[in-house]
Amino acid sequence: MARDARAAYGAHRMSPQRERIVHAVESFDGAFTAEELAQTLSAHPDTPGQATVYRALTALEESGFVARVGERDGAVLYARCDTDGHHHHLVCIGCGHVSAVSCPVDESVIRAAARQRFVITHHEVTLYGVCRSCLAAGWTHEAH
Amino acid sequence: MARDARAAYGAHRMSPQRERIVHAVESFDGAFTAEELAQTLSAHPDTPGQATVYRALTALEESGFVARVGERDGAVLYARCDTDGHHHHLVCIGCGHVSAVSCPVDESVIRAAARQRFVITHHEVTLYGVCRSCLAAGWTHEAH
DNA sequence: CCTTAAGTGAGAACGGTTCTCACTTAACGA
DNA sequence: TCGTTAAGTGAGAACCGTTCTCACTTAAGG
Ligand SMILES: [Mn+2]
Ligand SMILES: [Mn+2]
Ligand SMILES: [Zn+2]
Ligand SMILES: [Zn+2]
Repeated sequence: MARDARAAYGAHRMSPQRERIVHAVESFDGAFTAEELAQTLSAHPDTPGQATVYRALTALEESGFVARVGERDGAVLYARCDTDGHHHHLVCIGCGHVSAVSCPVDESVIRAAARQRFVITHHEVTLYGVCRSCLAAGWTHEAH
Repeated sequence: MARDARAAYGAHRMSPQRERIVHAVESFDGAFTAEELAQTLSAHPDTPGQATVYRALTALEESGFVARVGERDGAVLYARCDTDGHHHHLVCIGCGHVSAVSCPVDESVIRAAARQRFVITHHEVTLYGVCRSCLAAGWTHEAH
């Protein structure tokens, strides 16, 4: 029961299942769905149940250990988030590789909103593109 | 069969159902779900079927007549989009009122991505806040 | 008109996610 | 080291927004 996995769940309890889930999350290079995470976990005995995987993802998102970075085929895409401070994500539409980017929502945007009598509470920003290795592999937008 | 509704569907055919759907969309001040749209339509006889409403929304989104502006209770939130050119949306979390905002993703963000060997293809930006009338009505984030 | 590809809709199916509930257990204090 | 208890687990069912099926209707171009 590694102590480092403990922190990933914030105030939540630790369990052997959650320990394995954290490690499985760390085994991904980039974005993954709940189903893919469960699939990875099923390679070992004592596979955590489906409900446990979903509950763990919710807890991991609350603590900031993972973040939602889009969706694929109707399923939420998650990714490990190890960058501190407010930022957003750049997701490769070829392989799912995720990179952190600084927030583009600056004072001028806030002021533009204020001009429309809005007080901004939060925002969502996600950038999509093609990473270096996918470009090198000849990835094309048309071939999905 | 108004000619103006025709354009909202791009290359798609017009039908009495789609005509009514366009008008129902225009009756909303801000964001709405497919269900709410269908609910509005059901006030009159010859209510378009559920499948027709979903298909119309897909067509209206393709043509740019509406845009997705978030989700509520697992359902996609749409809003009329009458602004030309590339822009994003500012949604009131109190009443759903939607306002257009200019895109904050500028050259510096593109360059930051390029520094990480990424070529950006597209992006999603949505701002959330509280509009003037909701502020005046004492809307608080805590009370949802 | 004629032809035909597109649209319609009642109902079934789909599928990601959440819920139920009996059972187990991590965490904490005595 | 225990006892207590709120939290976690998981098989299976339920949920529910959305999509599909398929027989029928119709908009639109020639
Ligand atoms: Mn991150
Ligand atoms: Mn718009
Ligand atoms: Zn890639
Ligand atoms: Zn408002």
